[in-house]
Amino acid sequence: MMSAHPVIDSSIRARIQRTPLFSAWSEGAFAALLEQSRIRQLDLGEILFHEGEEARAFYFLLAGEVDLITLGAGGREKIVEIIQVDDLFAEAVAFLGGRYPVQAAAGLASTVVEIPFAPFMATLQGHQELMPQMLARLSMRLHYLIKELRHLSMESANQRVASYLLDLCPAGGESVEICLPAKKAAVAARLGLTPETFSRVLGRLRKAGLLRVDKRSLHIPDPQALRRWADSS
Amino acid sequence: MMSAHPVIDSSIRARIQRTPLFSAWSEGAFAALLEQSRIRQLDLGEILFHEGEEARAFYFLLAGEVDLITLGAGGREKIVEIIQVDDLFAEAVAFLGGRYPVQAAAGLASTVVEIPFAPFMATLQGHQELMPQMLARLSMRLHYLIKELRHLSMESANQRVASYLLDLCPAGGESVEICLPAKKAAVAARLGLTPETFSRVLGRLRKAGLLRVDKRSLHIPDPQALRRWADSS
DNA sequence: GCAATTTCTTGATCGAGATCAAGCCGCATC
DNA sequence: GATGCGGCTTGATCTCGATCAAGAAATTGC
Repeated sequence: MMSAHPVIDSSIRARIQRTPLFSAWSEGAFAALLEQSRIRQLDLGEILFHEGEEARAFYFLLAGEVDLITLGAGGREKIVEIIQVDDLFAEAVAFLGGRYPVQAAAGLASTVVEIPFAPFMATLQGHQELMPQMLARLSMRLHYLIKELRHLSMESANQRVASYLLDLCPAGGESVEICLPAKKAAVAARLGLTPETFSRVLGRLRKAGLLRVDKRSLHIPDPQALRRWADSS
Repeated sequence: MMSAHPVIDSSIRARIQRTPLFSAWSEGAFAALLEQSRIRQLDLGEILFHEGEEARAFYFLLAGEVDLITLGAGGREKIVEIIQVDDLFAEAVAFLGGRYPVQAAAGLASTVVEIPFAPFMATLQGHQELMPQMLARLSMRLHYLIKELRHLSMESANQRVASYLLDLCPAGGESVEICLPAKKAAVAARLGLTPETFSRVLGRLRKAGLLRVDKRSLHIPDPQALRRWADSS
């Protein structure tokens, strides 16, 4: 990658502005903010920010994959969320006392847009009509975490895997084809499981005829049946 | 309890206004909001609102204890938070799509002030300078949940109990006397443990000389030592 | 193409915490 | 003081998922 100054071109601009957080921003304010932003390339495994580090910016994922991770005693780590392309992340940190509450590491070679908090917050203060969007964003994260808490504390490995797969399914009817968003070990960590257990659950589902696995793509012949199986696990 | 119309008197007003959420409110707006609020008595075990129910109001706990609970398959339940006297709760629900994400049940006979969302939100929209307080509140909840997630997914029963007890300790030095905020079974549920396991951990701590237990009051001769014990569990 | 590394699967064992089952203590009511 | 009940403790067993240990399959490098 030798483009010395990767540029935020209009197609990237459009992708960022499509996020709910920015959809209500005026052209001028948005352009001024991106003026102060820059593109960063991340190698596989590279750490974008550490837990507890002073937070100066939030990010938009252009390509690749970023994992948000909390660290426990003895190197233990739990993936809180696997960020996908075209997602904003860490924007809620603006109001969280200036420190990142989790670590962000690239799960693949990745590209992000780094958007500094200072001008973002300044614009927000000058345009309080933009705050409801921010509140909505924080609320979504709250919802997500409450759901996670429920899954972690009250569901078995079988149920967690099944719920996760069902969440990946498009809403509609039957015979869905889905694709895991990351390598299986990362998905396992996201679910609070070891790779071994994750593999075994997938095996169980395969033997029960509820799932066909090929590499990272999964075929679910009957999501309803999967739901029932989860409920009775 | 035969006071037919329990009244929100000035001492109660003062208690509510001391919360960060309302400290910046004008006298007039605040008085108008309380005009539309009312006091409710709850029996032990009474459910204030259900998970998924349409959210019309949030609450301030005057007396007693309220537990926020998520329900899992098969009657399993996890206490997300034990609300204490003088706490606001469910206020974040205002931005959460109109449904309560958890259930609230009285852990003791309790008294709450029920504050309806409609006038609250109307005032907020008319006075956007009050929104930063709301953002700060949501951020605190986010922080809390991220911490909970870490505890649940990466710590042993020993560590969870120890962290919890240390959180209850006043900041300072040594030989602390603390009091459990609820009956032990509720604390256990809050920690994602069975009462039996909680009791056993307390027993372990007692035998290790790190804790003296008397009913609900606990004496911790050396918090530092407790911290060390947790880290090496 | 073949070796080397990484990813995934499968099997055997282990352990923390849940569950099941008594028993104990404090406290109320009569 | 007996009786009953709720809250807590203690003990025995069971279960799920982690851990340890190989091996198979896919990817990468030369």
